[in-house]
Amino acid sequence: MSENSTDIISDLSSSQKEAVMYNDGPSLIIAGAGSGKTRVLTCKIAYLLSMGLPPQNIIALTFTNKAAREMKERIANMVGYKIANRLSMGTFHSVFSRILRQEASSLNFKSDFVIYDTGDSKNTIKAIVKEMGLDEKVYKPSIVLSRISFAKNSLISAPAYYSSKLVDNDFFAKIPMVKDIYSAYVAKLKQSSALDFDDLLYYTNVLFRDFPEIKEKYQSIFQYILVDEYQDVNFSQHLLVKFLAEKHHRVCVVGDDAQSIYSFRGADIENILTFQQTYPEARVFKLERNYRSTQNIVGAANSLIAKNKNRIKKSVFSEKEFGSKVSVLSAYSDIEEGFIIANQIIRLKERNQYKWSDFAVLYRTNAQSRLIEDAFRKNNIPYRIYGGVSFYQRKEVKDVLAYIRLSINTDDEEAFKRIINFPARGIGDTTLSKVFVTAKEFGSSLFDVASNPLNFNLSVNAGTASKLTGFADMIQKFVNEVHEKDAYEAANFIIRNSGITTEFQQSKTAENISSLENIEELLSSIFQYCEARREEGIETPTIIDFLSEVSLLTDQDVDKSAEDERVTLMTIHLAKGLEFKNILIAGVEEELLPSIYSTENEKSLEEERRLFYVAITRAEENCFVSYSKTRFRNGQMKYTKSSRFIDDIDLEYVNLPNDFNGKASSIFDFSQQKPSFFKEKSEINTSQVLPSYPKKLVKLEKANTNSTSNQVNLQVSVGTKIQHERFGIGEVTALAEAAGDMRITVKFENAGERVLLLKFAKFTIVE
DNA sequence: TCTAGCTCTGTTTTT
DNA sequence: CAGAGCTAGA
Repeated sequence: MSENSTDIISDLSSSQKEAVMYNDGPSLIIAGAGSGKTRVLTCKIAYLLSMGLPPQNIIALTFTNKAAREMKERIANMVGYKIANRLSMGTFHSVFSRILRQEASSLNFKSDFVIYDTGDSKNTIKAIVKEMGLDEKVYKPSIVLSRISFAKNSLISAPAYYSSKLVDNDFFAKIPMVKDIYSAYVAKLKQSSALDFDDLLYYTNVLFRDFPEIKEKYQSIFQYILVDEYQDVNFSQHLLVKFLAEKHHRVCVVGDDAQSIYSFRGADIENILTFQQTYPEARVFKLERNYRSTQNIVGAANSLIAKNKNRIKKSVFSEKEFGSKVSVLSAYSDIEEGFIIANQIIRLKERNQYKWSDFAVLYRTNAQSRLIEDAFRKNNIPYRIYGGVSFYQRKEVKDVLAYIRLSINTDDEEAFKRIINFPARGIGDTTLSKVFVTAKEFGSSLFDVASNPLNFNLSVNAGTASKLTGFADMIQKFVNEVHEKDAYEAANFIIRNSGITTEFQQSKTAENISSLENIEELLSSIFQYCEARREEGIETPTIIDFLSEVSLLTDQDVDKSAEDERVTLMTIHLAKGLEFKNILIAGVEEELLPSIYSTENEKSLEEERRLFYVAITRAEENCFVSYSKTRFRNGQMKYTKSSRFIDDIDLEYVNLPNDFNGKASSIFDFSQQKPSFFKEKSEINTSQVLPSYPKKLVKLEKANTNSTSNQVNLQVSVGTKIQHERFGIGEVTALAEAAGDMRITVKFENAGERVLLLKFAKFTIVE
């Protein structure tokens, strides 16, 4: 499989080649939308390998697990899995969390610290605010957390916060106590042996700053550093890259300032704009040819982004055909908008023989998806929603994970609070607050108090005390499992013995069934995790390892079958990095895109414009932009206006509807306009417009589409050909009994040999 | 201690 | 409109 360096670069354009081959010093690759950025990155890594750099000396940092996985996959195709698996490749958060676990003792951490997600962090803050007797309406967890997060990403510690200018900001915002909440929050996380997302970066910075010998160790391991999506790094991440590159300066960052859309998470476009100041000897490469989209789409996007002042000048161009203009569609109501989008998709699909999966509908806010879903269901359009309530955010999944978390780390207060009385054990608020007070008084964990209420003089009656110890004893049993068994067995034990499944089995409501299925799905993913680790030579992958990874996963990372024939629905943010033949952007209205919160200052307005730019540039062939004249918001119908961003697009690239009410309409020659729009509307059966589906259906969608293959299990034998949801076509090569289930070995055409648990594996029999 | 039903309120994007 | 928080009653 190994290729030599000339093979690797033979298919690249000359500017891509240049960027790939320059590796003597720092480089900045400005990669326009659709310019083959990932290709350059993967080829560069393969090229470095072919020049003799060992894989373990290369580190590649991305923002999503998905991006990392895809890149690894592509590199594996060039150099083989053995080598690709030894690359240090992953998100900032995952790579640095691994380093922190490794070096935990230096920082006085336990190496099996838990990672708090945003929800855990908010709950912690909420509890602190309550405890401090502050007004919960003024000190809202989301606001306080974003302040703390900003501080951490700027590397301002809790003590340093008191003398920073952030205190003044808080004072003017009438939330002067944030500084004290920050201190209490840090203490609370310490007490819980927990790190939040920002801590993973923050403490790695502390580690490199305070322990030069550790820094040097990693500097010499990571001899070449690559960073994807550099426009999205925050100060903390920027500094980490700088630390690692300090010695050898062999760092290559790739990004597009025009696609910076994560400033709300601390991303600072300045980091890419000033890269050359950080590394004066840096070489800059620009990839300006767009291989993805038609000339009209590129033209429309260019004319839009040209309205932004703060950007690196570049001229993205396409040499594909002109294609169709960007079409603007207007609707009278948000409900109708959904139907117009549905109709547009149906028509285009029939006319051009597209597949459902050639379409994606993008929107600014998750809430917009509902009406589009309604329209899709009425028109029998299969779809898949990404984002929204993510799998790992579902209550039952979080509950199970909380049991696992507490079993790994009994200090974890958020996990404790979550499950102490779920399923109900008669331990209510009264008892719980007594436990809180006592724990605080003794400086012990909640779990310690619950384990031995009498020793702590907890003022509860004997019945309550035995309820507490009953819970603690159960967890103690889990603790043993967690350290002795592999991840799947431990998780299975915990799930069966925690009472969670019994709780959901009590009544067979649709919700309970869905919950049970999600728990099974989680268990299945734990099993698959074990198998993947075994392939890498780890004999007993523990649940501790699993948890450390799963905490950093998001819904995008839940494997979905690639060849799935469905329309994609997602937010524009989620769509970054993806491409579809046809893109439909919904709700392109004032106060939605740009959002109502971003119209006040130029900086955030420019970010919203970049967001629209990202949306348009996802399209390969056709791009539709829709807006509605009225929209339900907060339960009230509001009149809305088309977005100013539509006006930003040059008229030569766009088709506006006859009734367009934006600025452009006044200078637009209506005689040029095709009367296409009214035809569409007449196709809509208005009697169907009102959505009448029960709301629950939305939530159950996932459960209903799960293709559990239990019915066909009995027919599987050696030689059976199957079509797996993720791995594609494969042939069964072996069967074996395994803990009340069958374990099958399957040789896949494209995914190698894999062991699957029959109960969980999602496949259909081909022959 | 639990739950059903009421009122209130707030609205973005997510590693 | 939907989710959170609160209250009354079981």
